[in-house]
Amino acid sequence: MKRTDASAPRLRGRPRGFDREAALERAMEVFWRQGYEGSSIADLTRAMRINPPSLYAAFGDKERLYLEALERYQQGRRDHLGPLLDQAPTARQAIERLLLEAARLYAQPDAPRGCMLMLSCTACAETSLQSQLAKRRADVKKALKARIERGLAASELPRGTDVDALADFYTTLLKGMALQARDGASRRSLVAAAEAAMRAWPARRR
Amino acid sequence: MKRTDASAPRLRGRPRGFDREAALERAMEVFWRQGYEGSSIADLTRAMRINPPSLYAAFGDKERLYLEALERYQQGRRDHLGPLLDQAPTARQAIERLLLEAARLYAQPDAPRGCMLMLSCTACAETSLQSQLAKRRADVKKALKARIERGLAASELPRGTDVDALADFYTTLLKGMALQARDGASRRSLVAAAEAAMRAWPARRR
DNA sequence: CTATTTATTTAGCGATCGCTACAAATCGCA
DNA sequence: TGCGATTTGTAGCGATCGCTAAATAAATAG
Repeated sequence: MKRTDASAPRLRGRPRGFDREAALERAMEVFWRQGYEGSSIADLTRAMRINPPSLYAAFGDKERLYLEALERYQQGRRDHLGPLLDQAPTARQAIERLLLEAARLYAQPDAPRGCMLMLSCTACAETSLQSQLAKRRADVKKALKARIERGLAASELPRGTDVDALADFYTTLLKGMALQARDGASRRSLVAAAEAAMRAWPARRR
Repeated sequence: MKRTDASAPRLRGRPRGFDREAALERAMEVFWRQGYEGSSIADLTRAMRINPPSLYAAFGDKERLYLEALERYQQGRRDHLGPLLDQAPTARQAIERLLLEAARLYAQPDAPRGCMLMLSCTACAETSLQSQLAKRRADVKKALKARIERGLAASELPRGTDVDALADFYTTLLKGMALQARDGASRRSLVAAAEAAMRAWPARRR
């Protein structure tokens, strides 16, 4: 029987001398702050505290490192925001809490401002990366749309509400908030924009 | 008396062999499509149909060429959207027309999608450029805020309306629309987002 | 021990980056 | 016709880009 135990694979050669997860975390922050094209291998290896060959051995190349860093970023966001969407009692409260939490996250003092996903490669020459990112951003809308549809099914919204347009609207606002944060907007001002956006929530038929 | 006539300065040396405005227009489109860092001098000279020395003689360096191209872009937008804001009968209609026109401009078929100003350098290593762009984007908010204040002075809005927050909200939406357009959103979907945002306009006290 | 495997450091590859020296070309003016 | 002024194309500068060959170090397997 072959050893497929994951806890102690006992690799053959010299063991890796750095913490892969910690290095990925540091790479994520560089990409988040400076974008894909703005981050050089030299920037990355300095932050990750490894030499180029170690980077390439562990992560492939710059694009794959970027995608893995982005995936790590998104995973953290999904773990945090997913339950927030699901567990809110109504669709309206779900969206509202999501926007308010985004306002907090985008203006956190100890992290790059704005959203790594939303602000990545918004105008860049790497067309393949650009389309991959557009797709991932589209997934955010899908999540919002699914939650709103649940609300519609529960009769929280007027019959015939254009759920797709509503999801598009709040996704648009999220993207705008990310850019506002990058431009230096305070959490307070992001919260105000989020609250204003909630006034656009469809009124219950009475 | 020195010659300071601008109409016929009659320069001494060999005359320029290309149309400076046309070259700037082409540079603008490259920057608009690919961003600052994503556009190389080789990309630019190819599009402008000139050689590097001509570029540097006529425009200074890459950053100054970029800023001049951006200024040209913004000038066109101001000439088009400024009257639209000023001449609308109410602040509400002014903002609504602005958003709808932005939806049209951001999804034009024969131009790069989205807004050159809003999508420039959203995550880049050039910090000086980044702060200059943030400032220019802040000017958009100022224009919106000024128009809304006019509406408030004309009693179109409830007394005590937070004009700054309202201007921030619609600026945020504009930024989001630019990003949505870059990600492939149709004009129709941008219009829907704009219309949803107008539902957040403060209701007249009754 | 030796052999094998993998990671590490050093050093530098070819390509491209933004930018410019240089000489030929083309203008106004004497 | 020559002279100074300015633009042109060519050709290439030093720096940095993403990435890797080569030698050494540190682990396991026999």
